[in-house]
Amino acid sequence: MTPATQYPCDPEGVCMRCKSMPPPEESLTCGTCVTPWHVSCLLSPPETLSATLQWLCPDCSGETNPLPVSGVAAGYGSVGSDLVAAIHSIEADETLSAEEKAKKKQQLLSGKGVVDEDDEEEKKKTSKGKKPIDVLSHFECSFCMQSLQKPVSVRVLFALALMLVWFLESTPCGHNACLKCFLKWMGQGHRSCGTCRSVIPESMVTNPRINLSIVSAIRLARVSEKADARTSKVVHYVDNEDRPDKAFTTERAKKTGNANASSGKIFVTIPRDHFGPIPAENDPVRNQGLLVGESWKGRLACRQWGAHFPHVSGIAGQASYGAQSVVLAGGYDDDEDHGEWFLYTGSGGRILKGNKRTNTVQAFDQVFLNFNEALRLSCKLGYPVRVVRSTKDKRSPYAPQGGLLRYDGVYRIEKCWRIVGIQGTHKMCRFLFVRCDNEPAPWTSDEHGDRPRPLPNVPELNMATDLFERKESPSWDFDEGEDRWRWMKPPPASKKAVKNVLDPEERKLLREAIKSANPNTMRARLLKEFKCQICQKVMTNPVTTPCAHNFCKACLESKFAGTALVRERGSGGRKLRSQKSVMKCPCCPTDIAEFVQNPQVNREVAEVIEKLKKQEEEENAKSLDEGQCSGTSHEEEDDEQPKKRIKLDTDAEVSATVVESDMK
DNA sequence: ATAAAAGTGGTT
DNA sequence: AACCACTTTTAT
Repeated sequence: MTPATQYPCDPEGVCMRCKSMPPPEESLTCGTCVTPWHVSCLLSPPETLSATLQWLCPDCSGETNPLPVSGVAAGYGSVGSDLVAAIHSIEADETLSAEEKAKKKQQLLSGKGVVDEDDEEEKKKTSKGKKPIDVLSHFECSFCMQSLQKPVSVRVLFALALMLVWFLESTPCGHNACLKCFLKWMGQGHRSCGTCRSVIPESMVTNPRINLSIVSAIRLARVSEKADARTSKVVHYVDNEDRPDKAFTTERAKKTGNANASSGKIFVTIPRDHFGPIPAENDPVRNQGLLVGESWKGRLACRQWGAHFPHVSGIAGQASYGAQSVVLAGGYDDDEDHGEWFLYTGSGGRILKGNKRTNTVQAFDQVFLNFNEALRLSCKLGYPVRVVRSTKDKRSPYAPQGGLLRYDGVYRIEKCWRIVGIQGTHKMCRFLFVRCDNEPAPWTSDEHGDRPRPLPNVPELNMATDLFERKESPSWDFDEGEDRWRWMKPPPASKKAVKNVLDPEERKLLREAIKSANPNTMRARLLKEFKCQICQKVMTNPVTTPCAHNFCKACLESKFAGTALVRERGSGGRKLRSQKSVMKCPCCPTDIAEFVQNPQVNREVAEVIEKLKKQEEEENAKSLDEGQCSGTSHEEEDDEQPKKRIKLDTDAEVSATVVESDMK
């Protein structure tokens, strides 16, 4: 079918075509994707020296692209999350023993039940008698063909015709690439997927983000290969969206956008000026400490779990003491994020008088005072600085997606200096952060944390003024013997009291709430699996469309109320042929007009919901026995309610939902 | 006491 | 997407 007999070298450096390990002089590395190839196995090896220097591999040059354009199918883009979901369901199955779970995971990961389309490549490999398909081969970079490093899922444009109007939408084309390979490809001016040639939208070019589902899947797969007990950590990392982080946001706060002003109690028992990781003993609610990869919906929750205390400022610190944490939220254009290291910009230099919080114009030079001096001090003493990344950072591929803030571990500030910023008018304080955490970063599939790494090359240092580098030995450093980062000098003694923390009763309530929000509980399954996609509540009289989407019967009917199946098309007295109305499924482009005429309740789904609700009621009754539930009597009048009233959203929502859907 | 701070939800 | 009103926490 195609003359596709060219293969690169595998990760071990063995040519996948001739199966030999080419000597260095016969190995040629692609200028785009840095994959090594065996020269004598190439169909058209470069002929001149300059051609050799700028050589692009067959995949990157696109000369002999063996893969047909496969149209737009939901491909690998969704594999990551599907696979993770499948792994979780195995984990959650209590009827299985540990070994059975491991076995099931192995089966799953060996390629069965994981998309079959797009697998020309796989077929070729197997037919050639190459290694059996394992999960990692599903996660190869489409440029370098090696295990994905910092995977990005390529999105491409496709045209969608709805009601005679064409929409340009973007969708994963099913091809994943290492961030590095993708950026190189883009840097060469390409604007199409290297594999399927579909056009890549500008948003993908300017803002590629690492696909954390794939990272999780790779990590889970590795864990599962070892069949050891590290899964819980990884699972936490995947599912932390389900925690009731907003538990302490008051109704009043939510109403008027005052959330930042209503920051509640702190869940961890560390002082505000605590440096470095937060250990389990300071986390009486969960007893696990602050974990790398945890994420929150807002600065409030981020503050409550101790990652970063100020809820507006990007820097936490004191000029005479040091800086404890920073947030990367793209507030300053000069920031430059490379994941394991980044260049951070100081604060200040802007006129923010009155309420001009949105002013981004630099009006004067930044100086090493206040927060900037705090950062410089942390640099001087080599303190660990907690780093939080926000979705708001639109330029960083490492930023989390979905309006979140994520704790990424501790970094050290190795150097700081000043240089005129991007706006070209005033000097900015600059800080070189390098990661030094014992846990792997959220975007790597590594199992281990950081090892000391050489400082990156920072070109702008040539033009820098006021350069400051640490002279003394760092307080937080890598212990070769213990193979981990630790305090080499005692951490600075806190100057502040631990305050505004939960009392024991509140802790208990929160612990309960977290337990309830655990994705394996009935409650969470109710919420997740049986939510009506229109009213977002657990379904009442569930109906399932031909396109397999679920809604409350009433919600669906009211959506199309007043739309007749057949429309008369008439002008004046003349009658034209009547036309069928198109009724688009609220979740997909499928026309469900016929279905809507007489939707039948899905009895099976309804029964499952009934069962789950009953179980949940029993659970609730039990927990009511154990401890007095806080008055979750909603309906507070919005004028004079106590400012810091505690409200457990999750509980309130769930019980309200159940009551409603209980009605016939 | 004062002003800065990489926020938040709602509205143009 | 830009603006706005509403606010708290923090450092000094």
